[in-house]
Amino acid sequence: MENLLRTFRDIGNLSPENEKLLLSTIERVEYPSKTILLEEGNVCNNLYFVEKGLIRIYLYKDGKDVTCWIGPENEFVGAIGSFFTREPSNKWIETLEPCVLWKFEYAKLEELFSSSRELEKIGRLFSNQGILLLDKRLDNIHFNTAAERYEIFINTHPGILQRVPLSMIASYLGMTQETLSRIRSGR
Amino acid sequence: MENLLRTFRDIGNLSPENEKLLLSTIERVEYPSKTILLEEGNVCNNLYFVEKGLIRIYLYKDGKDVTCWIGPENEFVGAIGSFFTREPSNKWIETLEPCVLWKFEYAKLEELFSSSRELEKIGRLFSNQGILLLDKRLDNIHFNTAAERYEIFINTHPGILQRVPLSMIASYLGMTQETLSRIRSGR
DNA sequence: CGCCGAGTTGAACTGAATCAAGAAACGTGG
DNA sequence: CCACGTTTCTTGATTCAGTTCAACTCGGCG
Repeated sequence: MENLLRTFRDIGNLSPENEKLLLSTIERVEYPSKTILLEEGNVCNNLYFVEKGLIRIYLYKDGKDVTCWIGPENEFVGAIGSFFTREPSNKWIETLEPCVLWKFEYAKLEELFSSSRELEKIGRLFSNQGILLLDKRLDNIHFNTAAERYEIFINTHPGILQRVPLSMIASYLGMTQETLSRIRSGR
Repeated sequence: MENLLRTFRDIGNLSPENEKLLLSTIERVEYPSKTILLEEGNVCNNLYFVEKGLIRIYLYKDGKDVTCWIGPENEFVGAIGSFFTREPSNKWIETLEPCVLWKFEYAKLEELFSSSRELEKIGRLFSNQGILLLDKRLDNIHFNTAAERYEIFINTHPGILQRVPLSMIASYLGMTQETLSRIRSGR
């Protein structure tokens, strides 16, 4: 929880009252490994902050499981496409490990941001952070080769390789499991 | 200008006073074709709304010109990575046609959003829209083949193919000019 | 006319996917 | 604590989508 608060404090000014307000709108939840948090076809109603564990977003493209996002400790995860549009998601979300999460419900989050000037601003800057994340990943996948993407991954997500099946990382990086295995072994 | 205002009105509530405030913070600028609006190494200080014309963002990867984004009429364009972090951009921005643009300066935009509760909210929802755009493009480039990406492009950007050199569209879609030429002719 | 940039087409090449076995690691029940 | 089946990872052979390199076409314009 300390890390969660720090994330917001780093973004903007968070007064003690607003901090309390924030904490009152979110819920601490625990799930065992391999729990489905969102099914395709449903609207994504929650954003999760990962306190402990690991979450994955994925979808089925031509019947194959493809990882869209991997969320380790201290990161926010959600099917943002559906979360913001309020339309059914084409993506699934699952836990890959036993998890402790902080759940941000859509309606409550909107209410939170609307409840004070300061929070509204934090919300805006929070979204800007999200834009930066996506922009970076977009550039990465647009311009870099499979080997470069792997290199960047192990640098930006140290330790995750050991915690997630290779196949999931491979599709996250836009390559097959075999290719990743070969890159990893130095061909 | 009407289209610009409509964009914001569609997002949230824009009172007449705030509308006036908004208009007073932006500047209408005109540039001839092939004008450089941002050079690599500089911080991107402006976001542009394209009233008329066409803007392109690009960078040099291994000495080659690669298009990152194409902004036609009624869209916002800027090197958001640099714009939000206030760090030097690795990207360039140029006009591809004579342009009429509305310039949103970083500091003024922040001031605008800070100047009222309503505008702060509009700013937040505006950023959320940006997230949606990036999320869509990320999925597109992550999961689809060259031919699929082309198909989606001509549907989402009708007419642009006729206005932009093929090489720029090709690199925007993550393929070579020759490949795009072949896809277009049906192999 | 003849040049020049933009687009097309062809042939050879290559990075990565696919298909197909194995090997290693893992977990569960006896 | 071992045995067995399942899942995960590696390795090899082949195929394929897309790149590279190079030549050629076309239309505009001095």
